[in-house]
Amino acid sequence: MKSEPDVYSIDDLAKAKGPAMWEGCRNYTVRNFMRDTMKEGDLAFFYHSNADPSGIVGIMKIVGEPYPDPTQFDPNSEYYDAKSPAEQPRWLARDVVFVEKFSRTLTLADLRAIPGLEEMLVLRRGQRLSIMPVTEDEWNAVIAAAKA
DNA sequence: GCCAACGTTGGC
DNA sequence: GCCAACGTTGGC
Repeated sequence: MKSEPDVYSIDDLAKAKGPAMWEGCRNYTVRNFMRDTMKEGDLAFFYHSNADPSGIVGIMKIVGEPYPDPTQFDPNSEYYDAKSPAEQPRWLARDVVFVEKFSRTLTLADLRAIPGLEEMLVLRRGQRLSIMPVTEDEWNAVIAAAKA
């Protein structure tokens, strides 16, 4: 799950001392991942995008079920969507809790050097989704590199 | 700041 | 429903 650290970083999440709302996703593929693929209790990598350097910085956990993203109905929010029907909201949010911050950032270059991550979606050229599934093998390979 | 990639919009 | 134009993402 990607976030720009200038907007919301893993340190912000660590300081939250409880669930934080992952909101603002305005892409249908990402919405569907949040709705259908992510399950309560799943672990997720926290990825800093548009960062120096960009990369995986830690782990968080999904808590609870998906629910309508309140920012879509807030005219003062940058995520406001005037065309989202109140009775059938377009956009979802999920809650996450901090689990762990890695001792170092696994940069894109680091990740590309790890055997077994050749097909990892986040490394694919041109892919821009802010949430992507990770296979179990990929997960284990990243964890092993983070602990090395 | 550039630009590749790709999602979205809207005219037809 | 096609597709060109436009907007956004995000690495570099």
